[in-house]
Amino acid sequence: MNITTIKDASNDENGLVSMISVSGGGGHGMAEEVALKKGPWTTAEDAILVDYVTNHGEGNWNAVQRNTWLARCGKSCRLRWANHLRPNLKKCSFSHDEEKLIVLFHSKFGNKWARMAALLPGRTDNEIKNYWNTRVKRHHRQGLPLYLDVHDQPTTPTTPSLCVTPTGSNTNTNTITNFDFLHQNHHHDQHHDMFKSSPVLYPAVLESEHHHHSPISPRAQPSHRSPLSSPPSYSPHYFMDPTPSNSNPQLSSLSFTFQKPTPVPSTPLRFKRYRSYPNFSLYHLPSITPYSTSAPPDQIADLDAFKFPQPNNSSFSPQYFQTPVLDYERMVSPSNFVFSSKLEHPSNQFSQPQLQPEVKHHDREFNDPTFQTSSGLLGDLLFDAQALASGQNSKKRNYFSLNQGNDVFDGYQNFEDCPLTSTYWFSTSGVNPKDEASDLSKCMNEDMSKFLTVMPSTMQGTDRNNNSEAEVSNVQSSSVTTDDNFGLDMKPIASLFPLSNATNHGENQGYYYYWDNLPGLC
DNA sequence: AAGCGCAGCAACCGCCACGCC
DNA sequence: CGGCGTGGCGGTTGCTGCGCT
Repeated sequence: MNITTIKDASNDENGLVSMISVSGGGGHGMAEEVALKKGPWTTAEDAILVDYVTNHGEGNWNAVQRNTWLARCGKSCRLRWANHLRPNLKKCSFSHDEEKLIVLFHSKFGNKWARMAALLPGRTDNEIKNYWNTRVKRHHRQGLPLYLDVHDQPTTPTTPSLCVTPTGSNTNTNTITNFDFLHQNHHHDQHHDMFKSSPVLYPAVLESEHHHHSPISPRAQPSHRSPLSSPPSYSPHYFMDPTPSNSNPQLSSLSFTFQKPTPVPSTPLRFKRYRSYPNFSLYHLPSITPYSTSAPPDQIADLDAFKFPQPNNSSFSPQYFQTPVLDYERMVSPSNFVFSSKLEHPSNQFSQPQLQPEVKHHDREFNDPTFQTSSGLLGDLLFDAQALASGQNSKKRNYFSLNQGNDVFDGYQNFEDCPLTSTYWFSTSGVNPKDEASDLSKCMNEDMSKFLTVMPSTMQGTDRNNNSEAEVSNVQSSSVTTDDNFGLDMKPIASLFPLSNATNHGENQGYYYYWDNLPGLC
């Protein structure tokens, strides 16, 4: 059937009517004129669509037009249903927490609105997209970085860290995470990301090496309609700004508790285009990256686009990399250090979440690397990784000490000193711990494993001294991402989940770390 | 009061993945 | 295996309301 728009004309309502020629598949030249309405939906149309979907279920959207008098194309029906009529849609503005999550997700997924929507119950990809686009415009106009605040000076933490603190409080609430976006300092990353994540360019920001704070003009102040408009606490500008917030516990961390969405059989989450993320759910945070020693060669054959230069004298060794097994086409090869060339366009802008407990930040400054790259996102990754490899880094880096109760977990290098509660595991020994943890790995979900796909290059660091190796060990590492820019720093993550001596299989023999006993997992 | 800019939102469009034949 | 229909996704556009000048 061929549908050809013949004309558009204003109809007697708000929308337009597209007169289309619908040619039958028989090719007999029979053509019936069907006027498909465009523009805003009326309540009557909504009622028809709701009734139809109620009786027939979702899908087969073109049948709606055929079986009702609704003069809307299938796409329009689907969109209307998905964005406005389906059950469990939230109609309210984004909450502060949701906004933060969107920022986080965008830093990880890029413009994958549907995936974000899948993680934000009751939200649609369209509204997330709209929110983000508005944010982009606003930040562009104000000269603010998308992920970082212009206040974010080198004295602020650079350490990406994930705090996943299950805090489920009742049986109907699963948990999740404490994401803290405040502690980011990937300036050049942010620039890359801004260019990658949006067609809009940001010359003003790029030109600003110092990220001067751009006062928001009265006119630029969000209107009352904006969910971002209630300064200061409700402004992304504010919450992304760690400088003042450090004195404000409410802004220095954030705990999210999510209502587990009620399954809607008729509206399954679909990941048609992202089948490698079929089960990603925050409710599963954190889960773990299983170990794999290798991937089928044919699966990694096309990953040669970005090979990592490996310094010979570095403690940085491929053996410290382990590979998530679940998605071979999105991996860091442990054998040849190959990064997938299928990076999605945004973001090495790691707006890293952080742990809920109080986190103190300290600066560490490192030397300048010589490694340069022009590849933007990947360049950042390589840049960071190279810096790690060489023990150098031009950026100011930070580490943190974590106060959790009476315990203080200081830095990243003392895993074995931390009291163990449970687990992340990996190996630097070549011994495949996968089998040992097969049960555990069953609980892992793929996406979170991506979150935890990292460069544990410094985890050899049992050295607490200030020699060069220790220095490397203290570098927070770069977040190396695979395809989906899921890359978190292992050390901060691991630091946040103290480990056991029992899991230390000895220096140079690898460590197996475990997170377990975390409520709400698996 | 009018014009303008902005934010928010809804909807459309093109591309493309997928399943079926 | 290729064509076709369907539906999902991301990019984009247009409309509306509000606040400011």
